[in-house]
Amino acid sequence: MAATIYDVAKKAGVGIGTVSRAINNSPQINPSTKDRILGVARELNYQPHALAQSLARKKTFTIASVVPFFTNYFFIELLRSVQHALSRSNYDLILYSVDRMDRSDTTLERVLSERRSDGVLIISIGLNDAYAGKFIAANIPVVLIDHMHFQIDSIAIANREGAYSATEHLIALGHQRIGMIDGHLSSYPAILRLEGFKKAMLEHNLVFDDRHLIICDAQAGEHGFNEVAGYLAMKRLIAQNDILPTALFVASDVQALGVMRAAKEAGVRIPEDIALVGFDDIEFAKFVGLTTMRQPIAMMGQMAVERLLERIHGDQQGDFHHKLKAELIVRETCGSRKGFHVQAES
Amino acid sequence: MAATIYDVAKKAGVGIGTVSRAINNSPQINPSTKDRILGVARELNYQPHALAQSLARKKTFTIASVVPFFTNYFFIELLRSVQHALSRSNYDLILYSVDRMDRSDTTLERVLSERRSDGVLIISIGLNDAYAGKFIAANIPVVLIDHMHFQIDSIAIANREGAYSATEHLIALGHQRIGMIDGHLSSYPAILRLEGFKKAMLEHNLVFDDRHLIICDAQAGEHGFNEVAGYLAMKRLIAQNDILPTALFVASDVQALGVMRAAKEAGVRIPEDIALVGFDDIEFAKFVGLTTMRQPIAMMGQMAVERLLERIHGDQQGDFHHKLKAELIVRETCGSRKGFHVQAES
DNA sequence: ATGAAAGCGCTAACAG
DNA sequence: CTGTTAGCGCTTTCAT
Repeated sequence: MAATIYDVAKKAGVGIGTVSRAINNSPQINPSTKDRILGVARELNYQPHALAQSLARKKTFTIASVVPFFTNYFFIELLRSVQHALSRSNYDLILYSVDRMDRSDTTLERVLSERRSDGVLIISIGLNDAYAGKFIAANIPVVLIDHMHFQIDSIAIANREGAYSATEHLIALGHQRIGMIDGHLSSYPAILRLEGFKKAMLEHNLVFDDRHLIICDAQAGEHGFNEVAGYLAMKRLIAQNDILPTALFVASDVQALGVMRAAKEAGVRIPEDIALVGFDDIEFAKFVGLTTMRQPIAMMGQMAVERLLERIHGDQQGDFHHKLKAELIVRETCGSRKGFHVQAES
Repeated sequence: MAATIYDVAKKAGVGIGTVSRAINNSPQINPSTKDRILGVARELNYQPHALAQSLARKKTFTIASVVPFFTNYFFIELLRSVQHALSRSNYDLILYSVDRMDRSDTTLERVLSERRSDGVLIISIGLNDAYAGKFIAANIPVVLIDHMHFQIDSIAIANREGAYSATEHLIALGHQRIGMIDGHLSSYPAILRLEGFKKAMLEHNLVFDDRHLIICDAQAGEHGFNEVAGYLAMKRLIAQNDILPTALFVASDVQALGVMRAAKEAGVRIPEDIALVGFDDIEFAKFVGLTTMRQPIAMMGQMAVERLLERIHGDQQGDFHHKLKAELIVRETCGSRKGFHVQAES
């Protein structure tokens, strides 16, 4: 068995309280006895038992993350940044996965009841009022990433505005017949991105053909934010239209990857036949030259962690709903449509 | 505050021991009092405190995973399958990240000392004898994924054989001037894949130009298994050779993605000018039509979890070093080189 | 079958 | 400054 605090105390000839003070460097201890105790502790290779500490302190030094595992690379990059931000603290990260979007309740219930964590990060998952209330009642800090709830801290992207910018970019390039491929509308970002798209079209006096808007199916508890859904959507778009849009706003990069694959198969050239702008700027977007709206993913993860830790330490009060702006990253999938541009302005 | 076992006991008019028996459905309890207690527990919304249970039982019901966060999508897909396999048990997953391959020790030390977990999964990270010994001494089950140690259970891919098959595929297609792009040789799989490549070349009486073998640099604690490293390697290959190989075995898919990008920039066509076979079969390989060696990643994660749980439950004894075979997945990056094939056989 | 009591390993309040 | 003691919330003998 590993050494306990009693072993150290006995061998150092002191009480366990003093050992506790020594290892937690309390000020109320004689430096010399502290040194001696620390020496003995090292000899015995003593390591405090994290769980026992947690129980006594009523503080676990772990934070829980609830993630939809793993339908979209967006989550992963977020998780990476969370882990990175956390690595500078001494908090551990425990992962609660939800396998189906429509069954996040059981996972949240588990997080709540196990009480293994001092705070929780909920990624891309909606929180209903009931659960928001439970977390508040249990007095456990939560920050939502990529989602919102009026009573809970959150950090998200300005989806509507981002979609607006993406669409506007296409319009500025001279496109008039613009379509969109979106995730399922059970997804909060999907709704907002559609709104932004419509708003941009409207404000520029452009109408769009309903058949040029494809909403991916939600299945198996997902929201259609994956490559295959994008692929299927593009095939549908091509099949059901004799006249295709000249440009497409795709609600996520992974979907855009699928769109590109379907386009290639169908002999539809990008950007010559159809210009494409995605959303997210996942790592692979760069590799395929996808023009997209960049979410500052690393920043989101970091800010979320910082805010959560502040909350845990009781430093912050008041609601915090941070909205980060997406940034247009121009690469190759829109080509350069100067001709169209001029034409549009004439 | 949440209800404790004392609250339930008092309200039900029994001792805490009896409550404990009720919720842990011990056989030594009168069914009717059990029902009554369970009723009260529900009323009070009582949930046992996981940490207190852990401390008393000397069992945490969590497993630790040590992952190199996150230089390669391979890890992520592995983690996903681990999480999936675990979701059917009642174990939680805690994530210990190692940010630099060369500093995994501090992370392992932490895993060891915190004693938060009943078992640990170490992914793509080498374990030296000292740490292997520590885990054994601490009597905590470990399974290594994508690595080996003679004293520790492991599950890995047959890297040498996989590389051999990949190379052989190229040879069968008629290629003779074959190069390789590998990760840094501080990586265990990188070494084995190189061996497999050389073996295949040797056995088919093919010599390869040293300048056609590019070893990616290891930097920032990585092993060069990333897109940028592949990109750089390909640029180097092109720059330092007036006569390029006609085929390339790339040690990982992410690197192959970089290779493809560099090739495109340089006007080198794939597969026309250079055929490509990768390794891993990450999700994106399919999307870009990359011919590659498929690692049964999901299977590896699942088997690792199963084995670890068995170990934890004390069911299994004896060493377990499982090697899974990689499978050739033919897609488009090798074209079809019938002409070459015939020529080679003539 | 059930209650009482002794831990699990540690922290923190309380005396000195 | 330091030792003692009472928890933290639960499991598990040990009696009864």
